[in-house]
Amino acid sequence: MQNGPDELSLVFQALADPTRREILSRLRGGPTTVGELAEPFAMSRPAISQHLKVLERAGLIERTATAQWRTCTLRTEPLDEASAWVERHRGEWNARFDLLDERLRELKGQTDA
Amino acid sequence: MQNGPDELSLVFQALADPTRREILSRLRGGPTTVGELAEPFAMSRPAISQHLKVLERAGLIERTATAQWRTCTLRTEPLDEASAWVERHRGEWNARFDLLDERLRELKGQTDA
DNA sequence: CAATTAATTAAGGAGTTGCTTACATGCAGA
DNA sequence: TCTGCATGTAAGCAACTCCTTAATTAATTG
Repeated sequence: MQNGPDELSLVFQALADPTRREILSRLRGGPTTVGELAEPFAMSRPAISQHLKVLERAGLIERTATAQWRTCTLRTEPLDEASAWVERHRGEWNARFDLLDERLRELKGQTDA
Repeated sequence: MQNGPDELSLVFQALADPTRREILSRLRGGPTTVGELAEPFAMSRPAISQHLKVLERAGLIERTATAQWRTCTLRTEPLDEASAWVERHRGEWNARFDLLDERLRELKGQTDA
């Protein structure tokens, strides 16, 4: 009965594995069954199941059962807090706008100069 | 001779601990010695030393020795990649690039539609 | 009902993490 | 040089991670 880690730690920990990141990336294409999800990995089904459990615990996916298939859906809300933390420590909301400026200047340059 | 985890995994893993996140937050106030850094934590010095090693391995801090003090400095570069990953999966990159496209189209004035 | 398919749970093992206490190192000043 | 302060390394331990294979649950179909 130990009280587990905080939410943010769970999210970062979930992201700290290439397989799990790849799973999340693949889920951007839309809800997917565990079988389809597991297909490209050189890893047993149970291993994937366990990765999904970690992602679920972090709130990054939702699993719904239809017949014998479990459909996994991406939930991005937990990433908001993670994003906020990282951006706060980068202190660079600006970088994005710098990029925008750069692209705009680039484009202008074609006509101006 | 095992090849360790990739950089991004190291960064997320480093962030997956509240003590380490707190250390990074404190370092935003400027370079700090290990002793000052350890002071607010209910944890032995070696424990802090080990957390610092994890942060250093992820490239998130730099340690320089001056006399008998080790000064820790925040390095935010590794957060760029982490940020990019998270933003890409929040779907916000898309929103921003949509905005960018819009602005570019506006500026060009001559593209299709 | 039995066989097949999809996925999870169970058990176990090698390696890692996060802490501890004890010891070592390295610099500074009396 | 001896003393003390700042820090790191070593060794040990409980808990957790990431994988495995074998057994289990649950729904579909013959």
